[in-house]
Amino acid sequence: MAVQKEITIYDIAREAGVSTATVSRILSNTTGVKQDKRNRVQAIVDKYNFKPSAIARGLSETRSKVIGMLCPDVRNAYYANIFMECERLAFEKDYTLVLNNTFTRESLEVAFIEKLIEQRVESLIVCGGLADWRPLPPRYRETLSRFAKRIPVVIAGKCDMENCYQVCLNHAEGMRLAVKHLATLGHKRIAFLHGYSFIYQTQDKLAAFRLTMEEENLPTRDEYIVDAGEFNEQSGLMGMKRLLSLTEPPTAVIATNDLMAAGALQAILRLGYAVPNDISIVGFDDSLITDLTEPHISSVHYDYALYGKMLIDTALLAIDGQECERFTMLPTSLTVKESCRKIEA
Amino acid sequence: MAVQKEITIYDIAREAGVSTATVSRILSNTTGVKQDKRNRVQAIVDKYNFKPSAIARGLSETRSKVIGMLCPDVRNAYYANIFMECERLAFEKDYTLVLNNTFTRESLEVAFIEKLIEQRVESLIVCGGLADWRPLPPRYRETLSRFAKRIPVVIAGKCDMENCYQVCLNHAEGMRLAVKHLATLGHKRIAFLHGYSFIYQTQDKLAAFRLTMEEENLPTRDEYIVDAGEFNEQSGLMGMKRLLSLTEPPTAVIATNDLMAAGALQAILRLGYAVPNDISIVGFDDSLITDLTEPHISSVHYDYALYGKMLIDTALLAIDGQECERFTMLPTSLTVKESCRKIEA
DNA sequence: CAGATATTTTTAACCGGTTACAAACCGAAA
DNA sequence: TTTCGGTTTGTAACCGGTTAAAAATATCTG
Repeated sequence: MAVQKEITIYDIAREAGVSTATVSRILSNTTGVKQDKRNRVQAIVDKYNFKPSAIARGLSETRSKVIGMLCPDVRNAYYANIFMECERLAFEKDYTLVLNNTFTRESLEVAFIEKLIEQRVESLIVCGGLADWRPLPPRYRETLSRFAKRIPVVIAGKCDMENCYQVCLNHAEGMRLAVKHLATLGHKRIAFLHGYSFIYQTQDKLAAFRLTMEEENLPTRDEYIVDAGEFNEQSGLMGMKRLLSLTEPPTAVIATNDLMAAGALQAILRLGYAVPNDISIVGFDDSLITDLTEPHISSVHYDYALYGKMLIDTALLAIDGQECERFTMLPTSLTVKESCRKIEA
Repeated sequence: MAVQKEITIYDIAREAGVSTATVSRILSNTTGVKQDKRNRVQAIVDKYNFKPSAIARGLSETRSKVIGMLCPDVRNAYYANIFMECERLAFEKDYTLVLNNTFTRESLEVAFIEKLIEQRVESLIVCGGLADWRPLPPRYRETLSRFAKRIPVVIAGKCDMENCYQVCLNHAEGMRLAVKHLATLGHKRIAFLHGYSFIYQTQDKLAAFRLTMEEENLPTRDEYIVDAGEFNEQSGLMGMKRLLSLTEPPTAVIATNDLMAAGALQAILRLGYAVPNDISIVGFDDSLITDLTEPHISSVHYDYALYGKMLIDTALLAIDGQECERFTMLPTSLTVKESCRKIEA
């Protein structure tokens, strides 16, 4: 059954004694309609609370006014932030944003893309997932590339696909800020607790870590660079335990995201050490959770509002066929909280 | 410009030398098409990677295959959980779920509903926001009610609108489990740190708190019931400070959600007390954050997978015009972690 | 093999809007 | 009054699918 019979523009036109063209013009606020007709029609529209079908409009204009978005899992605060900003901005521009959770499963990513093609989305924003992998899985690359030839694909990240737009955060800068912050506080034994190394952020952060350590004349010890695997607090906890079991543990740890930082914090506390007194911690993402732990965790901060704006602006410009930046790098900053302490020489 | 000219079913039909009806039948897997034609057409479909327009299909079938969803803010893990489950299930049933963040602003809630009407969504799932308020804001009530007459509206919560479907969690049961758990551990001075009292969950939880305390022969002290306002960790922190400043502070605190529980935990630690040694804590939601704090927080648990399934099942049944439960109450349980301790008499 | 029946295919209307183009209208100038 | 240009309105085609009904074709009977 679904829906009771909806009222259409024909019904409105008949009752107002005008043509559908006139009603259509009034609804879409085109000029060149006499005021009296406009009033008469509007009254009937209001009376029935008529809302024109976006589907019919979409068909006749051959455009959906929909933007698709893929992310691995919106329960992750990072993606929730991006989606929230984009959804808000899209709505302001009269677009609808459709979000799909891919769980980084190739079959799902591909299936969603195919469904979005059917929906005739006007652009696709891809956040994380397989697009972050290096190298890109071939079938995924092929699907995305084929899609990018038809409509603008905006990657929230870095990814070697020449026909996509890219907006990414300056993770290297964030890492640089984190290392310098700790170096300034007198830390020399600094560790980096990272996630999967086949993710581009990991590679960028790691390179920046090594580089900045060198700039600061600090030794980069191999045992201080820990691949903890997944990006969750369990990994952070395990990785930190490994670091604490070293004969000479680090005095400061940079974790690749806040979840791992929180896990590291737990490991430290459980083994009887204190933060920041014994060990300092810096995270990445500056998400809500940095304020839930005791102490609060200093973290590399992103301007999500700006991130969302760049993603949506890029998508809309590209949809419009206008020239726009193919690669944008957004600045990061460091939010200093309570998890780092100056240490004596 | 937008999109390059898309291929249509006419193009396929012409190239295959058949009518569009035949192509349509093949695409929608209807029986009654000869195998040879089926192969021939399928080959051409594959060759061009043709995907039929969901918009055109939607118009001709007068159904959108879209379900709308409203929530205050998907950055809140509770809503992210629900959305994730629903999105997954909707996709399995070949529906698209469109999520809008309303920030509990009346103007936005109404604007989104109107937009969803234009999109001809087949059902609307409302999570929290104004729908949780008691009493319902009149204009909101009116908008929602009008909408509910056209298409099924499913409220994730409790709400006195006779023409809506409702799926809600048994918060009273959760509260009961929390109080009994603490009572069994020997606690007599139990506090309840809650959020806005014009929200139905608050009222349900409060009533259950009083009732269970009475059943356990424990006194409910007015100063142990704290209205902390918003549902965030700041409120939890402030509310807990107030409790700790009493001449006889409670030995256990139940917080209305995990964020507030985490805030309360911070307040306790900052004032030099220990959890669970001095004070026990129970939260609600059993979200990720209960595992990020030290100690992990015991919390009332919801089965989000079941919650999502009930919401989507209800929506789909109602869309189908089938008889289905107008009011479903889902069980809750208590996940015991590390934040509660037995106290000596 | 004719005639009846079952299966496959095509034709054409329909879904509900938009918009190019034609027609009607209106006031001003000739 | 006629003519002209500009404004307002209507007609009808179109967007890209689905599907009822008609037509064509295949299969079965006696």
